Amino acid sequence: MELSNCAKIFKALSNEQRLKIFIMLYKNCCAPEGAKVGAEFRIKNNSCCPISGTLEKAFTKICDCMKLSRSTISHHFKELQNAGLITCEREGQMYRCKVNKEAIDSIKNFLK
Amino acid sequence: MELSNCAKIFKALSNEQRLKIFIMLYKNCCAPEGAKVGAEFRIKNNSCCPISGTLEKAFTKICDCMKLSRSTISHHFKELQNAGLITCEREGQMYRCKVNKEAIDSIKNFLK
DNA sequence: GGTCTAGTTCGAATGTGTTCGAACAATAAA
DNA sequence: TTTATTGTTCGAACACATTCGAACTAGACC
Repeated sequence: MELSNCAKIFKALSNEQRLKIFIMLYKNCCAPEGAKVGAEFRIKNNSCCPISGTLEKAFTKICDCMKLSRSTISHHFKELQNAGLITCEREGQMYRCKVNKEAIDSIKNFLK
Repeated sequence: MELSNCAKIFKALSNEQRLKIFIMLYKNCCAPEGAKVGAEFRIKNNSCCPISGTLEKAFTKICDCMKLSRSTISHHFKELQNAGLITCEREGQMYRCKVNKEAIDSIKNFLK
């Protein structure tokens, strides 16, 4: 993996609020079965992953547990997408969000 | 590991120049035997690790292969230290530098 | 059609990072 | 003791990030 790509991923995770968002997506979408999730990351209703590895209504859920304006959260989602860490798609009012495990793996492998 | 500590480490690695510096220290100090090092990271003279895991004259060597002023490089070293990624000590004119493997491991474990 | 909900885009304010050169301190070398 | 080397600290310039509210778009619902 390119050095610049790696720096891009690290930059996306360098902001605490954005890292929190990412962890929430990660823990709710892609964490292995039984992985513990800290209370502060617990999403209201705890409804998770009707489609395997994909979080439905991700944006709304994240908004529910962050004290940031929706425009700011939208911005952070864009940054995470931009770094290739997540993929989002809208279908009507449905906002689906998926964590790219390959991106995580490439960070891990980077400093092998 | 605390979320804020993690963000701190990611922030330290989010700048491409600083990441380059870190990789150079890492590859020359702590990379397992036989690990390949890209040509762009090769330090002049290639003299490495007289003391196991510690790079002597780290600052000078990094300066040799970066197109940045010394004050800027000094700043980047400080940031890496601040994030707990490296430890540096001076003894006379000798600048010794060591990569903290635990910091690396904690990143890897963070997204387990 | 009107209205609500969900998310985006824009502009602005404020904060943080990156980089440099100059001046400095401490050690080594002459 | 002067001079060179090594790295730090300071101030300034500039770039980039974070955050917000307001205005907007698109679909859902009445």
